[in-house]
Amino acid sequence: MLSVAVDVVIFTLRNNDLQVYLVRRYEEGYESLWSLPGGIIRADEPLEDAAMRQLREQTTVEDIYLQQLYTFGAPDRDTRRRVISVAYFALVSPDQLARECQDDQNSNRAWFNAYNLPPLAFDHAEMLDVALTRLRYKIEYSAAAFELMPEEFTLRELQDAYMIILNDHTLDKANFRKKIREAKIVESVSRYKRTGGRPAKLYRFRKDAQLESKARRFFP
Amino acid sequence: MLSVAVDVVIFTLRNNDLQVYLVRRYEEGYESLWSLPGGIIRADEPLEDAAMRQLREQTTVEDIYLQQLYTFGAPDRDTRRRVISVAYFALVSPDQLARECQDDQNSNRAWFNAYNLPPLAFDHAEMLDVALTRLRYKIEYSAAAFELMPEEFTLRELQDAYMIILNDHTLDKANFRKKIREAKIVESVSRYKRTGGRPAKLYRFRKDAQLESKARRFFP
DNA sequence: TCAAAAGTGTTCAGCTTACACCCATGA
DNA sequence: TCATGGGTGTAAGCTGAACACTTTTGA
Repeated sequence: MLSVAVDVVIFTLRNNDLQVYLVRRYEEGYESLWSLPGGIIRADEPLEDAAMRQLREQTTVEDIYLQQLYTFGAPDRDTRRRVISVAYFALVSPDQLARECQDDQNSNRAWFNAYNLPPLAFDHAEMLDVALTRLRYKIEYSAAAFELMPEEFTLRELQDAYMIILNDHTLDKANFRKKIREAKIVESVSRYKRTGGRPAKLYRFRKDAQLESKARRFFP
Repeated sequence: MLSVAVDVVIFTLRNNDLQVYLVRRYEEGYESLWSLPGGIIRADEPLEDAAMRQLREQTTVEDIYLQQLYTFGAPDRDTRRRVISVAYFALVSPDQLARECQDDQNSNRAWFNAYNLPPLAFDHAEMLDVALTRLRYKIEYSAAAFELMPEEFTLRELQDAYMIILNDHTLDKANFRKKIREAKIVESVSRYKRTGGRPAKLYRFRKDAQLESKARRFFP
């Protein structure tokens, strides 16, 4: 019979690296492959709740930025039986996973560099592709990037986050800062972070900030 | 038991009007309400095929711009049993529905003004909302609007299409034309259309045109 | 006092916006 | 010849890219 599942692409930023959380599921046919955390939805469970449950059960993080991504329904995407999967994508800040979710590298769950993934089960490679495209897109016209930042951060760290996600390390410092300033999206906490040189001002995301900006249009 | 359906939001532009195709389904509990064309997917049918089948069966149009929109899965969205619905949205040009799909106003299928809809069954009003937002979004950074235009059109007609869809009738003629010219997205056929005044040049969409443009970004 | 990183100002090219103007047609 | 709608040019102001510069710290 047909069933409906959710799969969750969980991104985080750690060690100057865009990372994705993967689990190893021991099931017939897909034995040694990594896959996205996910599972069959319950009879009376809303889709988003099911995705949130996967997050809680598999990573112990809670209250996370979570959004529906796309629904994958090819009849043969799971060779055993038909499973329609609604993919979600989630953004987790390093703060949020501080205690749990350490790098159990030899266990059945681990964080992987999003640009250097192992072979994945089912159509999960495609899901990741869609998720990465969407993530890049979102940080350009919304404040989604802040979901991946710690509570307090320097502007350099924020710029690094953008460059890592966009995979483009050529952003101009001065122009980046000007944009951030004009968007009125962060506010300074009056503290500093030590670096190799002059200490950097710490900022935090403004709770009352305008979250989305209408992108300049193709046509007028 | 749980089942999976597709529902299709079909847009067209006719009579200076953005229109949506609706059908009346006689089923218990939802008797006199209009709803989006849709239905349960077949056991081995890909989602997009199911959506395309709805298009063919209910409207007799074929080979249409069709895209997945969003998946709706609230447990009570259909009070009779659980149905997860994958919504698609489709764009049809007036050319494509010339013969069939006339305005059978008193029948069980008809075109409605997208800005003035009757009460809809299930969560179809929400689907339409999402679809309209997406449509507006898409025509701003892609050439999706051309899917709603006839084979040949004047620049004024194209501008009207944009203004109707965006619900913003203040676009500047000169600037709109400049943008279209610079995007190299249309080419002139050497014919004219009669109007109230000076005849208007007819254009058609360039098959080799760049279909998407990277929108100017929020952050650099 | 020097390297390293934070942080700022200025210029120039290109784009957007607004608006004025000319052109071709039919009545 | 005038109303109607098609079609174009241009000045003013804003935005983004590039780059040079100053500031503050630790070694």
